[in-house]
Amino acid sequence: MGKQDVGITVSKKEDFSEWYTQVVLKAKLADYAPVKGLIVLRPDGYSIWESLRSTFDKKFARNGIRNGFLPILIPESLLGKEQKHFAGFNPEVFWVTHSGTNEIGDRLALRPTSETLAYTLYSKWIQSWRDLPLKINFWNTALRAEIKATKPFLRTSEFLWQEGHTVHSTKEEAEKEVLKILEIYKNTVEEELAIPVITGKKSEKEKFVGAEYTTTMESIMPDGKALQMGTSHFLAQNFSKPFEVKFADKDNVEHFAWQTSWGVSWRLIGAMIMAHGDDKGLVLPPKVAPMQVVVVPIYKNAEDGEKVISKVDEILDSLEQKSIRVHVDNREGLSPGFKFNDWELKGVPLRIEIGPKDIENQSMVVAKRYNLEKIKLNLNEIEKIPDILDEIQIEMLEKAKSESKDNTKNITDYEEFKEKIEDGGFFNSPWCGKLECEDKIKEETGAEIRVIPFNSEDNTKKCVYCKEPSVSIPIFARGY
RNA sequence: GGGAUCGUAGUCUAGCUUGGUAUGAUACUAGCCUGGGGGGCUAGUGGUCGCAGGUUCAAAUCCUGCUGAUCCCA
Repeated sequence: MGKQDVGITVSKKEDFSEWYTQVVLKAKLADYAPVKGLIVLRPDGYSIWESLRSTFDKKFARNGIRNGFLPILIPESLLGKEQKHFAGFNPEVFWVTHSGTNEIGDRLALRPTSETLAYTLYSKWIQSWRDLPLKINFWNTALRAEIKATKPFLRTSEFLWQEGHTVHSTKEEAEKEVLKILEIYKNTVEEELAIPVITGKKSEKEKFVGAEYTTTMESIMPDGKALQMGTSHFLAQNFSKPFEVKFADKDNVEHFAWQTSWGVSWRLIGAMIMAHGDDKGLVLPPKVAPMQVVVVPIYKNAEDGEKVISKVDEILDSLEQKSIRVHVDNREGLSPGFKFNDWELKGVPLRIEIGPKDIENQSMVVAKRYNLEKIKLNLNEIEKIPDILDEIQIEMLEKAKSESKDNTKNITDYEEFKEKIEDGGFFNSPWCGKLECEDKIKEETGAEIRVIPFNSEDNTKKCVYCKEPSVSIPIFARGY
C-alpha cells in the first residue's frame, strides 16, 4: 500500500520527462514556486549546489580569481550599450518600471547577465597594466523570462549560477584564460558529478551574443538530448570598446583590454539527476552527496536495541572521524524496508544495515545505491568505507562514460541522419562550415551543432548536408 | 510561436454531464502491536474545491476573464 504515492511511479526509460520531475520533487531537492518558471531549492538540493560552489571556489582561487558581488538591477541605458548583446537578451528581460508608484524613467532590468554592469565598473577600476589581469567571479542569480515550458534546474526563469569576468592586457593571455576556465569546468563536472563532457567551440550561430567565440562543454543525457553544461567566452575587445575598459601599457600607450566571461549554473544539478538517477529515484555521486552514508539500525526489542545502538554509535564515531557525512536513521515506527526505499529515493550513496543478526556474527550489510549491490562486511572493515565511496565515484563516471559512448554515432549520410535523430544521440557528422547547411539541418531535423570539439578539424570528408568538402566534424544533437 | 489536457486536504483522487455545502486512498497526530525490502489495528487532525467576476434562492458543478502546470508539434 502506498508504494505508488511515495516512490517514483514511472520508469526512466518509458517516460523520461515525468520521471525527472518526480525525482526532483520526491527526493526533495526542489519544489515549484508560486510564480511561473521559478523554483525553490530545498536543503538537499541547495547542499549539492554549495558543494559544487566550494569546489569551484577553491579552483578559482588557485587560478587567481576572487569573488565579488553585483546588484541585480541594471539600467536599460547600460544594458543596451553593446547592441548585439542587447538584441540577444532583450526578449527575455524582466523589467522594473516603477519604484513605489513612481514610474522609473530609465527602466531597470533584472540582470539576464552582468557583462554591461561589471564592465562599467571595470573601466573605473582599470587604468594601468599594473591593474591587470583583473579576475572576479560572482555567485548570484540571473533572470531570463522563459516562455517555453519550464523544468526544474534545466529551464527556469531565475537560476543560480556563477559568472566570471576577467580582463587581460593581451589577446593571448585572455584566450588562455578562456581555456583554463573550460578545463576547470570539465574536470570539476567529471570528478565531482561523474558526468563526462565534450569540450570545444560553439558555431558562429550558437555562440554567446557579443563574444568573438564561445567554448563549451556538452553532455549527452540518457534520453538522447544534449545538455550545455557550461560556457567560457572570449569577448575579445567587443565590450572593452563600448565600455572603455582601457589601460596604459608599459610604453604609456593606451589600449583596449581583452576580456573573457564564463559561467555554469544549477543546470549541472539537473544533469546529475538525469545522468545517474534510476527507477528508484535519485543517485548521488559520493563527492557531492549531502549525506554519504546512512545507517539503518534494525531491532525489535529493547534488549536488541541496546546492542544495536551501541554498535551504531561506534560506526558513527568512526565514520565521522574520517570526515564522512553520515546519518543514523533512528526514526521510530517505520519498517526497515520503508527506510531502505526512502533513502534510495533520496540517492544516498551507501547504506549500512545493522541488526541483531549482524551483531551476532560481527558483520554489517553495506548497500551501494548506484548499482543496488549489497555486500556483507565484517564490523572492523568500517575502515574501508571511504575507499568504497571513492570507488563508487569512479565507477559512476565510468558507467556514465560508457552510456555516453553508446549514445554517440558517426553519421555521414543525411538520410541516416534524419532517420536516427528521432532516437536522439550525439552525431559526429562532417560539416562544410556554412551557416546555410547548419540552418537547414536544424530546420529539417531539429538537431543543431552543439559543439565543434577541439581537434575535430577535418577537410578530408564531405559535408553531411551539401556534400562539399568538410572543415570539421562537429557534434550534432537535439538539445534541451 | 501553434495545439491538447488539466488545477478539489501535504500528495493522488471521486463528485461536474443532470447546481443543494465534498468521496476515497495516502500522508500527518496519538496509542498498541510489528520490525532484515514500501507493515497491521483503533481513534483523530486537516478543505477560502487555482484566482476574480457573472448567472442562481443556492455554484466544486453552468458562463466569462485571468493564472499556473503537464504533454505534443514548429
